[in-house]
Amino acid sequence: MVPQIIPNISVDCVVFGFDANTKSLNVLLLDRYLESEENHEILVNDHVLTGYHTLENETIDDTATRVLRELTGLDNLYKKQFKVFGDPNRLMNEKDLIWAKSENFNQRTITIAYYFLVKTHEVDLENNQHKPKWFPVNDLPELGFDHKKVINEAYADLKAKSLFQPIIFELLPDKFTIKELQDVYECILGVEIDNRNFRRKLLTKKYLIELNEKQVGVSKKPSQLFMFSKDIYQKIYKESYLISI
Amino acid sequence: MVPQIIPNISVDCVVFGFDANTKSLNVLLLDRYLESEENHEILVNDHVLTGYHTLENETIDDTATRVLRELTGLDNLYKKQFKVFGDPNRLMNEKDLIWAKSENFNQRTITIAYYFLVKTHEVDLENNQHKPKWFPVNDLPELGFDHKKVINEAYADLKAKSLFQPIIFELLPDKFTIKELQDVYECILGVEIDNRNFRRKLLTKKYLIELNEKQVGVSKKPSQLFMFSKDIYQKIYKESYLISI
DNA sequence: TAAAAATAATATTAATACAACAATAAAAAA
DNA sequence: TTTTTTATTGTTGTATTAATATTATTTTTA
Repeated sequence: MVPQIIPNISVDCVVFGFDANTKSLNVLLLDRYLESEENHEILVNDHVLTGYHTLENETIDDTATRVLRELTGLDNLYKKQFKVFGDPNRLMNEKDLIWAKSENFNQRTITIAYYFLVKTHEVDLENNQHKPKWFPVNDLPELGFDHKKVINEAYADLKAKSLFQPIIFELLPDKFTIKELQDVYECILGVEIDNRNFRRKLLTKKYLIELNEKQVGVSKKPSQLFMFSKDIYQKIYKESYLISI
Repeated sequence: MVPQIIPNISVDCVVFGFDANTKSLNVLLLDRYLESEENHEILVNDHVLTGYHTLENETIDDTATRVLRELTGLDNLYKKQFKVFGDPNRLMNEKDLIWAKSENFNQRTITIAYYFLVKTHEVDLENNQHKPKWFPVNDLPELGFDHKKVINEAYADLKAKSLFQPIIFELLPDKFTIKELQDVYECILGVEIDNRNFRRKLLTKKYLIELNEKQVGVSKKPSQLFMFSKDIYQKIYKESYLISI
């Protein structure tokens, strides 16, 4: 028995990953490509987020988890449902209409948008049938539907959330250096941070565990590796009531 | 021509108001009442949030605005779309099933939840055909569907947001005292705040305009009235990049 | 008119956190 | 051994917060 899809409700997933080499926050996108049958003219050639319709008898969260597992093979990722996009005219540009026609989307669909944080090195793009690719969030290619807007809203939410929730560790390997942590903050927030002040502040945190290991295979002084302890974080976490307006 | 509703997509609205007398954050709820036709046995008698289905050709935001206008007569309210509730089993308790049957809800509906901030004194409950009533958010009555969960998630979001966005002024009259402002913060955050420190901190803010007016009709030393200038706030607003984890 | 009652309004200090700044140490590579 | 590269460390001034009690102003009451 094939599970029924709900035709007017879908989930779109913004997958964020951090590239330590280019120091860039990236988004995972799929190609959207269509040729005409007659003369092989290229009708649509741009990119989209990954998404799918919700199935009957499946929670929206489950839809998002399923889509991500199918795309990346990964489970247990940080996931945030951040906004619904339901403008009746959200599929109104020319390419979207051509695409919708070829795919038999003809009714109004609202989409529930999630973002995911993944450790880039854990995603295997080579052996992936969907051929997703990473693109810098600050230099996105041409995108279908309202997906540029969706990505930018996800990014804004991530930015705000990163300031007071320890979600940034989801983007780093299990073992990381203080400098790498700073790189991610600088990249996401788009600001420069004084290394001395940052280091001093973070080194006081009990939830950063200093390992008995240093970097290997680097052509310089290798730096100290740390890991993040979610357990300790949650134990010492205190809700802040500091009014900052 | 009657506008078509989208049968499986609805909007639910959590309306927050602050009662200065009881110093309570309240939620506006509707009665849900049903008798059996045979013996007038009471089948359902509890409360629900206000909500309605989205119409074709209407954005989700417009649905929420429309529902609120119909309920309160008010427009231009602070509005936040904060979460989608789409569990296939969200209408699974006995009373919900009886109700759904009587109203011909028989398919899975997902609801997009908003919260609104209103100035309690601007809402006229007397001449309102829907007979909404205020209930303290910390002492809610029996609620239908998953509405208790919806309210609690709205409250959590409001709490977090009130710390770094000037949304609290939406709950106060245009002219207010520093003490009233403190009352709202204490009530929403559920903490006590030292009046001396709070007052000193807030009095330095340029966006709080001291009026040439004091309270009238109070049996005590009348206190100074202030207003909030959104314009000034936005001019002097600086994005914070302070990492607080 | 004076006293009482109630709440508004205000100051100081110690502790903590932040911002701004440059020099030294350690390891690998040449 | 020297060079190169990056990791690592400290100080000081400023701002913010937290913790504390008293005085001032107005209405009400006697």
